[in-house]
Amino acid sequence: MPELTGVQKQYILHWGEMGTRWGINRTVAQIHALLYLSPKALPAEEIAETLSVARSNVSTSIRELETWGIVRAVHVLGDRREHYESMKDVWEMFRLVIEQRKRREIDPTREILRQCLADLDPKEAGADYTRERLEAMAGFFEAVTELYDQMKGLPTGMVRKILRMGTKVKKKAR
Amino acid sequence: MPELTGVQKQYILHWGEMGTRWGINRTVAQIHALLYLSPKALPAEEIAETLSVARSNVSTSIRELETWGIVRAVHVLGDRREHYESMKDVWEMFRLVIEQRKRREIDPTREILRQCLADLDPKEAGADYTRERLEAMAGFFEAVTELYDQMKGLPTGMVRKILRMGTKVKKKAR
DNA sequence: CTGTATATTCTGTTTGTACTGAAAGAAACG
DNA sequence: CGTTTCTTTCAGTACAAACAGAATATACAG
Repeated sequence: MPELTGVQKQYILHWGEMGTRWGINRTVAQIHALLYLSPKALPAEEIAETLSVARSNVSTSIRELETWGIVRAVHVLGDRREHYESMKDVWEMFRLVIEQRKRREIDPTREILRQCLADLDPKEAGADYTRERLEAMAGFFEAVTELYDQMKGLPTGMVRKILRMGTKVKKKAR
Repeated sequence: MPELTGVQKQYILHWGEMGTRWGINRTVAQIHALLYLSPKALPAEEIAETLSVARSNVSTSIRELETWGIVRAVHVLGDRREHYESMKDVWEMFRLVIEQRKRREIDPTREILRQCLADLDPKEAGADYTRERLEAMAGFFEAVTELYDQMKGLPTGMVRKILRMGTKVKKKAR
């Protein structure tokens, strides 16, 4: 992947942009896009050149992608450098990302909500109302967690099957 | 909601933090948290004081929340100021946010992917591989869209029902 | 052991977003 | 119609995140 074609550029740029909107570093996202499109693993040096970013920046970003579990280092015979490749299974990739975001953000939020509910002083003015709101929010996050637990481990094709059942249920319901 | 209790502070701070991680402005998220907890609509002035941010900042942030459709202005008799209140239905709130993020981010991504696939020059080196990858990605986004379309409009309780069916399907499958 | 290639860490610098305060603009009131 | 009250817009500032490049560390070859 020495020089990028127009299409590749477009995809990489857009992916970087998407990243920023979801709180993911632009360069991290771009590198991922590049590796995703690349048929072979790439050394950091080449990534840096292709995307015109500093070698050090690539190093940091790759590490980030490795912690997400969607990029890994592979070794090429006769080359001392590490080569990096992206996971190619899109569903699995997003599953991993979602799993981690759940762990990093949803779970702590549930924890905070529980904490808040525990800390609520019933003598405080308006405590009832606050409790009501916090409980509604907590309920939502519990449901989302439940949903996640159900979904995880479902093979890809299964999701669609369930969706179709959903349609039926909906129709029956009205 | 003149002075905040400890619990309220904790919730608002955490919510602001969550916002930043999902690409939503901290102040915007904090204001939403405040309004969500508030039993009555609040004037901008009071929001600014409570959160210690500039009045103008509140103005901008409120507008943002209004475009999401989860906060609206209401009028209080004998008060010329606008008062703002948050939607209280958590499910509906998230539905609105997801709907808009889909429109702003998922839909354009689908469009770009289609564009890329259309622009792919089969004569270009490695075009086959690129196509393969882009199509996999496009397929994922189509599925997500389908999923969204199915979900939207489902009454809150229905989601759980479907989840339970999902469990059954899963069990049958193995 | 020494020299070279590669990777990582660290330190300023840059950049972009968020924010403030001032000024302009509306709306309500007397 | 002028004054007051409130809201929005705008221009500059502050701040945090991202980044480049240098310095350092690590691995390897001869």
